[in-house]
Amino acid sequence: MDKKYTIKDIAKMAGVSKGTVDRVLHNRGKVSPTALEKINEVLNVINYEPNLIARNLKNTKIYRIAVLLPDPETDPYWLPCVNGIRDAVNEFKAYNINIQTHFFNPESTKSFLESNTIILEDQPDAVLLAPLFHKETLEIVKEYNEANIVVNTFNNQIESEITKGFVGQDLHKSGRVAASLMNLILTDGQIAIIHIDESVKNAVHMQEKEKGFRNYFDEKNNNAFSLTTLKLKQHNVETKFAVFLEQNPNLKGIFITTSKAYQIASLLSPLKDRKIALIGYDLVENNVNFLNEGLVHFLIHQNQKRQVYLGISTLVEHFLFRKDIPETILLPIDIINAENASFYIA
Amino acid sequence: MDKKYTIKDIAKMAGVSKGTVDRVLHNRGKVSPTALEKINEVLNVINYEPNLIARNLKNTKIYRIAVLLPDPETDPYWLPCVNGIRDAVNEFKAYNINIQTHFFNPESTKSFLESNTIILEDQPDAVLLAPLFHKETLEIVKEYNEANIVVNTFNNQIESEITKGFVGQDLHKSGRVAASLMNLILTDGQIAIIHIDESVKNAVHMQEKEKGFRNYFDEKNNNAFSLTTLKLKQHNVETKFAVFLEQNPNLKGIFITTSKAYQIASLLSPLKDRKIALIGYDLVENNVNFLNEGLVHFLIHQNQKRQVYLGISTLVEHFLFRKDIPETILLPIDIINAENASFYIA
DNA sequence: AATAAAAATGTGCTCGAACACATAAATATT
DNA sequence: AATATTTATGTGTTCGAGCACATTTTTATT
Repeated sequence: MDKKYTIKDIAKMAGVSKGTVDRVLHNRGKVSPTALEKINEVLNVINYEPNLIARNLKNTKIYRIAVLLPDPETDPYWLPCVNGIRDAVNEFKAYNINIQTHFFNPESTKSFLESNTIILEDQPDAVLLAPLFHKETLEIVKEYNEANIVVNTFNNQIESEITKGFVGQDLHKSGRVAASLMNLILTDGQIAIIHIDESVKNAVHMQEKEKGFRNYFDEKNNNAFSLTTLKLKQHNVETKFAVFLEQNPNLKGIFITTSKAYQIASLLSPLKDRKIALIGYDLVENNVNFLNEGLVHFLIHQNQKRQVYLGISTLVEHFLFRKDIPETILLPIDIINAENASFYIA
Repeated sequence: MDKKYTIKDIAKMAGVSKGTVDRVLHNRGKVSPTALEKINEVLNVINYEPNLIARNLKNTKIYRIAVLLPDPETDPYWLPCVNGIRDAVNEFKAYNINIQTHFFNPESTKSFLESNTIILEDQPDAVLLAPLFHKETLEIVKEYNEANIVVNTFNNQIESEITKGFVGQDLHKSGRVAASLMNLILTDGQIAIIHIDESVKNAVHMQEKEKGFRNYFDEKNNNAFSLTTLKLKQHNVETKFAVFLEQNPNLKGIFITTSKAYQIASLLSPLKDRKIALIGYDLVENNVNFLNEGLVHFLIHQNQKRQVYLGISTLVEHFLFRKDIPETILLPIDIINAENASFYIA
């Protein structure tokens, strides 16, 4: 029923040589109308699917994929990505796939641009990047397109038709998820939305989460809650947050839009008298520790590891199996507490 | 650095023919100690990894895998598995893999045994099964082993050394996860653990969940809660549960250990005055509807789809790439509420 | 009609592993 | 020493797609 036909089979059935079948399948070279029709007739009857194994055996071309992401040494958020890359390398090492990892400094647009220049010079077949900087990304993606280098992105969604593929999360909805959990823990009181970040680079990221978070409470139309936004930088968290805490004695919950929940948790740790619900992002080690201690109630898992893995594997399948690169792959918004955390840690 | 060596390369380096290298690699045929040493010397220096593409090209053997699971028509819990099988079929259709699906009636051990007999007669290379019935499974696995058919299991863990592989969830921990969520919603009162099932087939399954659930509260040592267990069958849910509700006016939460939370939810739906927290299992349509209505607070996702997919793919990789079948693969315990459910529905 | 040019079609080799088979070298047997 | 037998080693073919090149057929040109 679903017998596998080969080019030779088709040739025999159509009464021509495999060379002619090959020309029809790839519409190269010239074929007489008579032969074309005969072959098409056969192709209409059977369901020919080329043997990808054979194709890739002959194919001596080595596809080179560059992955560009922030240095995990600077921000451990990116650490799981390295494992995702490792997995992809392992999975595809049987094929002619070469994967090269590049790191940039997430606090420097210059570093981002420099890394991209290096990649451009290296002329890979494709690049998967975490486009932290919006304007710069548009520039370099244009260059990649001109150099015929396929671009795929992850983690940060760029609103532009210039990029084709994206793997990541729906940030707005993840904010809503956080809100729904907060709404479950608390019945009333003040909730702070805290952005902790060095630069404006994550601005869009954090804003989307905040919007989603607020949107949930707006819909509920529950005026038992009041929401406040607080923007902090890593170096001033301690001082500024202490002041904020003092000035807001009714504070009951905190939603931290970056992976820095542990910074807040460590400040709340000594204040045993204040019971504040904490919800943050990402299973970085410090966060998980506070999760287990009970100071952080929930973490939302962004699954960076899988983001990178999927980003790479769609590229590989594009080259190897000629599949299209999906426009957007949205990963589930995983809810993590102390009880199920261990299963998500890579 | 990580150049790919072929058998021919090794032969040249060792000064022998590729035939001899082949004999050493597969330790077949006879090889002189001199040749063996020369080849081993080369193999110690380089890192030879056979080209799996080439290997599988020549390999004309078609590996046949049978998948046996309960009929989704009888219990929609199993519906996502069909999609998992579809995904696997698609992914591996390039290779010589043939996957056959078989359904049995989950309420009949006879049906289970009959299906297995059919599969045994069909002589596939491997079988992936949902071993609902413990005793019967041990019997038929023995027969599979004798017939040299590789066995992998999913969903229900069989405590026996007779089976090698299992893909599923840690049920005890999933009970704990449910408890931790319940503990978040409620501060005190009575909690019911309800088992809804036709037969004893799921007994172990449900018990493990209950144990985990109770274990969490035991550890907390919080005597604000009291836990009760209630066993129901699908046809008597309505009558028995109504009685139970009346007799337990202080009931604040219900943990349903099967995918039948919707049955309880539909009975609670008209009782607007009683606010009861509901936590259940599985994203079957009815459950999700009540989740969205707010009657079910959380569902724990057992990800049957991925269970089957992984169960198949480990078998495929076993045949194609000679990888070992992992003894146990435990999938994450996904916490689902109304906000993130859509991302998990296949 | 003969030759040149263009178009159509067929043939043969490659990729790397695997294995059957052929040949060669090393022992054993008379 | 000559032949038989065992053991070791090498050669050649296969899998299916893809593409270069050779060959044949058709059409154009003198």
